[in-house]
Amino acid sequence: MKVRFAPSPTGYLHIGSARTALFNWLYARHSGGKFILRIEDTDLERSKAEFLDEILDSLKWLGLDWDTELIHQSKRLDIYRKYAKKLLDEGLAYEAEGEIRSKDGSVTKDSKRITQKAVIFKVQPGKIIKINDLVHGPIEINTDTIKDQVVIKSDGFPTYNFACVVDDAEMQITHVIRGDDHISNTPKQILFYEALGFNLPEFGHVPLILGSDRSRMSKRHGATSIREYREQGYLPQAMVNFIALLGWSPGKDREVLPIDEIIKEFDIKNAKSVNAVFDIEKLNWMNGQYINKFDNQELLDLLMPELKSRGWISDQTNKDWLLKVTGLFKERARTLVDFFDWSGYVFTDEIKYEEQAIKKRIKKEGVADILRSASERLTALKDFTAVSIEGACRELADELKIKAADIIHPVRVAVSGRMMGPGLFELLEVLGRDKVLKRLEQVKKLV
RNA sequence: GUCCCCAUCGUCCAGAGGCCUAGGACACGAGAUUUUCGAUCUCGCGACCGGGGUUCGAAUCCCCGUGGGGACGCCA
Repeated sequence: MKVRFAPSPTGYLHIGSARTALFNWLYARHSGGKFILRIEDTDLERSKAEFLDEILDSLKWLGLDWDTELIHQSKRLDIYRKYAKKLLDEGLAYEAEGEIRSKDGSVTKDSKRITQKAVIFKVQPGKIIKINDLVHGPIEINTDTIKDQVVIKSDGFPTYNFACVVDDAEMQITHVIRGDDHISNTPKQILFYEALGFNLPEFGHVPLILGSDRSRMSKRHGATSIREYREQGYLPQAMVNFIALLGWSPGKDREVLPIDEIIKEFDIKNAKSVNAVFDIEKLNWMNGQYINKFDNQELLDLLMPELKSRGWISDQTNKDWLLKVTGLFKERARTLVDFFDWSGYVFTDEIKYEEQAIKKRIKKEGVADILRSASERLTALKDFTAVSIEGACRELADELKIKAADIIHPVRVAVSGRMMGPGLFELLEVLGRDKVLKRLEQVKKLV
């Protein structure tokens, strides 16, 4: 059993391609087969080394490891030409004057790229091609609807369909799993398999991932590349779990499950045949689930590089303290970026006071007095721990005959500038007495 | 236009003829927690596209319609 993922390095790894890669990988890991990576770089103009690096990085980040060295189609031109010649010799193909087509459809004949006549495969009309698709079941196509197929372009490079067939056959790929958008390529490829005398692999076409308006997911729907999600603070584990659930299900209403479990349960035959809309809200939830599952140390390890590069911490920063901070924000964060957006005031003294927060919690009758009293109590405290802070606050509330919340809310705004955040007593402990007192003093200017 | 694929809550999935007065999750709404909420807990809202068959019985099988998507490059 051998499958492959065959990206062309003409762009970043799209979320849809990532899912195709994942399904191939899962199927291979599930059945103990091989997962091959083949680079389809036969488009001279658009293929770029930087894109290849990007794709490889994304695959590694997702944890999709491949089993052999990379295969580059651009290094196998002789092989494709050999098979093209065979078609020519057997009278199954003919040659045609060179031409180059641009994207807009216009034809140019005088291009430097034209190095030879194109080789074109003759399609016999009136034949029915039958596919027994792993996910769709039987599909039939009449060759009347298929035009003659270019095999070798005028620049000497093979076309996608031809190179794909030659490689899949030579590499003995047993299962070709790819996106639904390739269904119409499959009968063309089968014609090549037959003409070249190759054995047919199994085909499985997985549905597409759609944007919220049900059209193919593209930039206007938001982030489409794996890299972007990585940058936005999503975890690879969550990403893989979420993508796997787009068009497949482990059954028994299970959703959040470790990769081992997914591998164990995965079967391409259980993939759905219907397109799936990508729902960022659910991804957010899933990512939050994974963030919460990490213990503070694991999460801190992920946060560390960014904390350092922001200059928020140094090598001298106390580890236990960092662990506490991490734990404080973990529960609410849905992405790693949330953590940075929400915790800045813990690491620096720059506080962005939210207008609403000041209006609602600070510029109120009596707040100045409450803050002053709170400040006194906190100054007098022997230990500055969450427990003792809570005790002092509640005691003060009793004495002033107000609710504890009337102290808690303004203090939270005073130290963080925000209405929402971690539990106040733990937060104050983590901030430390000096910072807390300073900020209580500082906020008076805003009253 | 031609060909192909698809059709269960707003979204993702469960459902392989009786287990379905259709189940779970996200989102949404309400309540709780009186230390906030973007956290947590509880409850609620909400779907088998339409029409014909087949069958004792259909979300499940067949046909037609409708709707959505994809492909029709010397791109991959």
